[in-house]
Amino acid sequence: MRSIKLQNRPGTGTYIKGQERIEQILVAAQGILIDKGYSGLSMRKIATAVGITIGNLHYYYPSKKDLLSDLLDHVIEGYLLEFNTARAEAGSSALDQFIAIINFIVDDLTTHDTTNFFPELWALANHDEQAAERMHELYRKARLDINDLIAQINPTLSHQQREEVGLFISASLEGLTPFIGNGKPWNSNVANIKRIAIKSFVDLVTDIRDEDIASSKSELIAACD
Amino acid sequence: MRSIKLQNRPGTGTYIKGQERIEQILVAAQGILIDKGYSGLSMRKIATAVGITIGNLHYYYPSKKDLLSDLLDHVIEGYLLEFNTARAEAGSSALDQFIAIINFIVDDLTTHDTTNFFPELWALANHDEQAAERMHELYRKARLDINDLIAQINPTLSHQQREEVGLFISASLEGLTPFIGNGKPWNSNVANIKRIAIKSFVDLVTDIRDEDIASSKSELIAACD
Amino acid sequence: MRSIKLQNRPGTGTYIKGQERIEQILVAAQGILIDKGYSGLSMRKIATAVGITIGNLHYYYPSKKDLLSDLLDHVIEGYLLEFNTARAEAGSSALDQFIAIINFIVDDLTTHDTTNFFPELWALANHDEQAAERMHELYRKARLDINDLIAQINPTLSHQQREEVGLFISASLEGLTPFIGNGKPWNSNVANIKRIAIKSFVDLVTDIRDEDIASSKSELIAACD
Amino acid sequence: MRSIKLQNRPGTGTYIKGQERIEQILVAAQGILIDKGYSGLSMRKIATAVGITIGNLHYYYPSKKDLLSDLLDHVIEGYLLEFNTARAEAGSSALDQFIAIINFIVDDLTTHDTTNFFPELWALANHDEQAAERMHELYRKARLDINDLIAQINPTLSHQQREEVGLFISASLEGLTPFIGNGKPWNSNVANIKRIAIKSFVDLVTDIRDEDIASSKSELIAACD
DNA sequence: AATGAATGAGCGTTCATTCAT
DNA sequence: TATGAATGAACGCTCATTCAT
Repeated sequence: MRSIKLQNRPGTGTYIKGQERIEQILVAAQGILIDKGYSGLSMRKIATAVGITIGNLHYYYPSKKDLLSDLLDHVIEGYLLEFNTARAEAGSSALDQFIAIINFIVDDLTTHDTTNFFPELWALANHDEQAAERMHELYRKARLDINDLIAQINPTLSHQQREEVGLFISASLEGLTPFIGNGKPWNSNVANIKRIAIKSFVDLVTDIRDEDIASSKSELIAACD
Repeated sequence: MRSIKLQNRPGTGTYIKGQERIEQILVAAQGILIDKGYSGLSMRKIATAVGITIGNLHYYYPSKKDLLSDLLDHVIEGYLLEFNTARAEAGSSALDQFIAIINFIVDDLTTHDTTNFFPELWALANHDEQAAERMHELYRKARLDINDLIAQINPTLSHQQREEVGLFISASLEGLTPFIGNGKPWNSNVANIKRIAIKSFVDLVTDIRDEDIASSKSELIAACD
Repeated sequence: MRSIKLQNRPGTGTYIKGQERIEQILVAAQGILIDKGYSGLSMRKIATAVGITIGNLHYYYPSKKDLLSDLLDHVIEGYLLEFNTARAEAGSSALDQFIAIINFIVDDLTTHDTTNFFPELWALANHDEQAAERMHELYRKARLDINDLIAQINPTLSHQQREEVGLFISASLEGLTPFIGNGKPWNSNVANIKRIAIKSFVDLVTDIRDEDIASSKSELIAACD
Repeated sequence: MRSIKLQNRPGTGTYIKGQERIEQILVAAQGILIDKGYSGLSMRKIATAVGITIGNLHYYYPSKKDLLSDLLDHVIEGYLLEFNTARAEAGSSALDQFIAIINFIVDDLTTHDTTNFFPELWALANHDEQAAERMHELYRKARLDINDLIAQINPTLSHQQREEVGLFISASLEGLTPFIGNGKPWNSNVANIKRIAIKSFVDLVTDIRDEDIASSKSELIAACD
């Protein structure tokens, strides 16, 4: 998990020094969020980590909410950048690229930063609308590639069906984080779990037919009443 | 998601009044944790919600850590109870029971409480050893049934392979929470996602062979150098 | 430093069990006062140390003040008992007994309990009238023997002069506590300091004449105006 | 007893306003410590006395320990300053200066502030390593002058003997505090006690010989076994 | 772009005390 | 005698935020 791109409050970050400060702030904030969790993330700790005063931190980010918003963007943008790089580097066949993406996601999710960042994001999304939006935007973008590849591998699926299969695969992979992630009990089984995931998802994408997903006729009729 | 069982500080909860207070405290704490997240959970808010003083709350739980520990046990025990009931009520064939468990998990995960509680638990487990232990103990118990059914459906799998497949299925289902859970963007697609999950997992459990998981021969040879 | 004698609230301590409880309470309280200082002495800690509830502790001592009062008596009585024993065991000549008392005081003041208890008492006496009374009563009793011996060694001294010399000697010895007491920097020099003290005090008591103390005539005349 | 010198947390006290605040804080803290004792000294009371919020007080002193540390330095530095001034103002002969110092110490110890501050320091030193270090450093510095004068008055004493005599005299004078100090029962006898002290210490310093302190030959022989 | 100073609310925790049982 | 339950105040400390400089 890496991160780039700098947003901030209008009027700040105009000079090079300001740009660097914002980068320092976001890196520090990300580190604290990952290490201590959201409940341990405070403006004070961020300022101390950067080596500036709280007053100065509030100059860049008038409120903690603003900082969090920027932090989320920062981390997410970095993640998407890596994600896209990963696909570009994969083989030329759709299936190879599909497998490459699964590999990338699992490898990434076992890094210390990703293992610790994403659960915070999921929890945050339950209580912070802003975080929820950022999170769903991230996954929507990440599924773009997956859905595209699914379409190539199995062209019989309708748009909705493809999207639902893509969501299932993406969500399933995310779900592995608290179990096979960095420092987790099943971390040493990552290689085998990855094989299971690839087999399972490749079979799913290859085999699935409309009838497997679509509501049965009787259900449809019932729904029409 | 429901919850029973009452632990507490030795010396408290001996009378009915105390037992009821502890129940009130845990219910209130659970509600706040679900509504506001861990960063919004404070002893003061819990006391206010129950209608007692902070001093009195600390009489039952000398520290927040103690309260959290009990809260986790309380919620988890309740969850496991429901889980076991669900399997007992399912059909007699192993495959039917397997499908019933998937159904139960997906249905449960779309309730307001589960959607909001578990991400907090995953995040907490990253920074609190106590929470991590409780969480993994919960999932270990929950996988007991799943693994047992996998063994019946596909007896060719070794112990380890069965456990890894069980973990993959369990984790995948959990991963759906932030996407199809209560109030989440894909919540209206639950029925279809559930069908995809069932088809995918049934196929996986039925089809999978040792060769799909075990390290390939070339990998083994490489590892021997 | 040891301690006996049990007082308490009227109505309590009537049975043997109650007497024992009071003894346990005072022993525990003394230990905490010595270990943690007065600022670390609380009803809760005492109750926990004894293994009873705070409610029960308040049955014996309705308020912390009551307990402290009893504690002071308890410790002081024990101290005086030892003090008297010490003199009784000393030789028969007045000078030998005088030296024996100095020896006893210095030896006692280097024990862990005395080193840690008395400074608490002196500090307490500055803010608690009750403690002040107890403290001065203790020293008044302790000086009784000293003054008596001074009178025997040097019969020329007037009553007041004898008392002032006795006070000076007693106070000087107490003053050694924070310097040569248990664990203090000069603790290893106790033997030499003791010799200095004995020489100094024996010379003082032997040599001193009225003129050394009494206000000069001019002062007396000035005071008469 | 007076006090000067200002330390504080790095980053604070840079402006005049901050410097004044720190002075106000230390003066208020000293006053409360003297009036109520250490058990009555709280950050809240200090903040209230100064007329600022607790948050602001913690801005200057992140922890109570930090404040206490600074307070001790503050008071001790002031004391040493006065002490040195006192000797400088005394007569030219060693004996005159020696007597002047005794006079100064006794006079100082009968002031309200000294009578109430030092017993707190002695008690504190028993439970707080930091306080112990500060206290012993103070007395070490205070004995420097005394030891120097003893050397001039009685050049026959070895280094160690001189130090032990100096310690005895210094400690003896301190010990008078709880008895002849401000508001104490023997306070009206200060003049006489002072004469006894001067006679006693002058005789001691003048007369004492190595043989009075050094372990007797028989003891040395016994120790060699 | 940055600092030092300040606020007011809230945090987890401990306190002495009361009281029904 | 003893317990369990409760109060209300105070404890040391951290928080996000503001603002003059």
